[in-house]
Amino acid sequence: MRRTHMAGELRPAHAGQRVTLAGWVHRSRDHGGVIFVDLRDRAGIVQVVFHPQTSEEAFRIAETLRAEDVVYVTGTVQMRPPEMVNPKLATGEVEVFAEAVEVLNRSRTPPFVIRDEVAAGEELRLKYRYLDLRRPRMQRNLHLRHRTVKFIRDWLDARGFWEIETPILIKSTPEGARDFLVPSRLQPGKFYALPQSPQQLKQLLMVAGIDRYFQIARCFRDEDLRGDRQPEFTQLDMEMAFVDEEDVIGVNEALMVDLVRAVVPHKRIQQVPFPRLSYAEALERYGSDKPDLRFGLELVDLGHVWHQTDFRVFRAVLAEGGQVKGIRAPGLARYSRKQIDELEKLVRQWGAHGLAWVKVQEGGELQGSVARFLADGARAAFLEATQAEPGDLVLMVAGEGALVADVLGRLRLELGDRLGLRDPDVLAFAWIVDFPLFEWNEDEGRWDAMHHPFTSPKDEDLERLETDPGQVRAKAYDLVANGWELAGGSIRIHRRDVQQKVFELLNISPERAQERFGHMLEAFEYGAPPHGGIAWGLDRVVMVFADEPNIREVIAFPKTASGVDLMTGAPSEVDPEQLAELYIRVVLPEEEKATSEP
RNA sequence: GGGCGCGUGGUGCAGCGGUCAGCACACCGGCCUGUCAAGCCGGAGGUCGCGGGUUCGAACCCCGUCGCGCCCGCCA
Repeated sequence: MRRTHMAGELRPAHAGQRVTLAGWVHRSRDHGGVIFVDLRDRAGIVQVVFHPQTSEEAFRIAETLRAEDVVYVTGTVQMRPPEMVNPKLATGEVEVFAEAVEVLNRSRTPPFVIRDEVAAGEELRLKYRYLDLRRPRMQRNLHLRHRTVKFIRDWLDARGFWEIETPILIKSTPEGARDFLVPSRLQPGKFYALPQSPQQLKQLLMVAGIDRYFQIARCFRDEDLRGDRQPEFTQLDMEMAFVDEEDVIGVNEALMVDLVRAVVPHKRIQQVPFPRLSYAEALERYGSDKPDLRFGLELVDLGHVWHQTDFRVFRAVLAEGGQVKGIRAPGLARYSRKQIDELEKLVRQWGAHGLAWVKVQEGGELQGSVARFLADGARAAFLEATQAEPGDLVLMVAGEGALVADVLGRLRLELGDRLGLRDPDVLAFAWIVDFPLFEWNEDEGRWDAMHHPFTSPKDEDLERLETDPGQVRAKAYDLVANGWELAGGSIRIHRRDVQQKVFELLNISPERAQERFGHMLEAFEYGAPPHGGIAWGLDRVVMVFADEPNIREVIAFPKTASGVDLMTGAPSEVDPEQLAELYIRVVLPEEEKATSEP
């Protein structure tokens, strides 16, 4: 290889050395008598100086260089004069005086300029993803992701975990998310499914005596996309035998702490050991099961306050068993009517009927949409409950409990943003525990598994399976940070009688259980050890580490919100012969047929 | 499936019923020996996403449609 150094690695220590660099022309500045070319490679950017006195030939070639041309440059590293140091570049103290340059490949003018500050639209970036990925920020993200995965592998290896690959073509078990299906040519009319996660397989590995397993596992879910959801994504999947909740939590907390210190040392973990919140407490205090604990602004129950007022709207909600809760926004009494209307528009979008507000004026006087109802005792109770002080704004929402929590939880994040309380350099991890095992499915009139059907109930709640399923708590835990759910897992059921009872409650008949999970149930009859595990949403973890607003920024080739890969054009139609081999016929709805031709 | 926003030279935006559709950057040519978002001079480049409608007249208003983003539903 002719390259001797990476462009971005050159430092004063290299001064005087003759180096050969390889990379892309980032930018060039032609001054007529001297030409500066910023040469970019994976490691960074260095300034190359073309001077006719150094090499007439190289100078002539440099005159023709354009952005993104690929070149070899040979020259001597020299210290820059002090007044010409560029503090914006890591290599800014040196420059390379070019003695020879070879053009390896010319580039067409790229559709957008390759640099971090550029405001190219995401659509264009995704179409030319290979150019987008040349941007230093994107390379930083991919490198961060690499270092994260590498650290995890080494860390788990050192603690006796084996990395085991599980199949991508598996059996469809239509619980939970919609499966991606793959037709079988050898078994006409039958289909594989792509794994939503290696859940069942890792449990079977525990039955197999593997004891400690992990995998950086690609997972697939055919559901609509979001900023934090792609149809294919990556989990750090983990399972351990002979463990309880504390064991899994302990290993993962230690891994996360070490990982943060290794790959994002500039970030401060707010609290170690990670605080733990019950699911109920999280919803109660933060209106979310993945609260952002970097700031307070906790939800306050104001039912008892409004109960003693004449405000019919809130009293009616309370009479129907609903809630009235509020958030104290410190200092926001300065908000104009327009700004509050803006917030009201948001909460309506989230499903609230309206937003009530009260400002505490400097004199202690209350002002606002519902202030006139807060007299005497109610006024005192309001101030006592909210702890509101002059200059504060209290925002309130009334309605059904879950809705109030959800709306105020979102409003809390909005206020956190507006008040600048979400410091990106702080990681506020927390474990959310004591999840309900089931949640009531209104539409189907039955219980659904909140986590998945193999999640173990808490030992002390076993009796309630018969009497009060809604009160049964699960041996389940989520790891959250800064408002994101980063991981979730549970201890699994290993007792046949308990599993049977759970299937009963989930309205899964023995026949259906046999059909769907027969292999699991049978396996559990051959000496299944107690076991449990967890899965990290690796894309989200890296996204948070990288301070990116969505996981597309930490995935090399992501898909758009409609599941399209703009670079390759996937998904696409296929040859009729391919379909015929698979015994598949495409039947489009009538209206789509009419417009399907481009 | 539903709601909201956006779509205008290569890129990012302005224009939101009436001269020839502007600006910045990029691009092309010229000048220039210390720039690093180089500078100066000159130039080229647009059927305003697509289709239909309203109007004397549409980038602009209306309807439909496509694409992208955000949100709801969905995501055990």
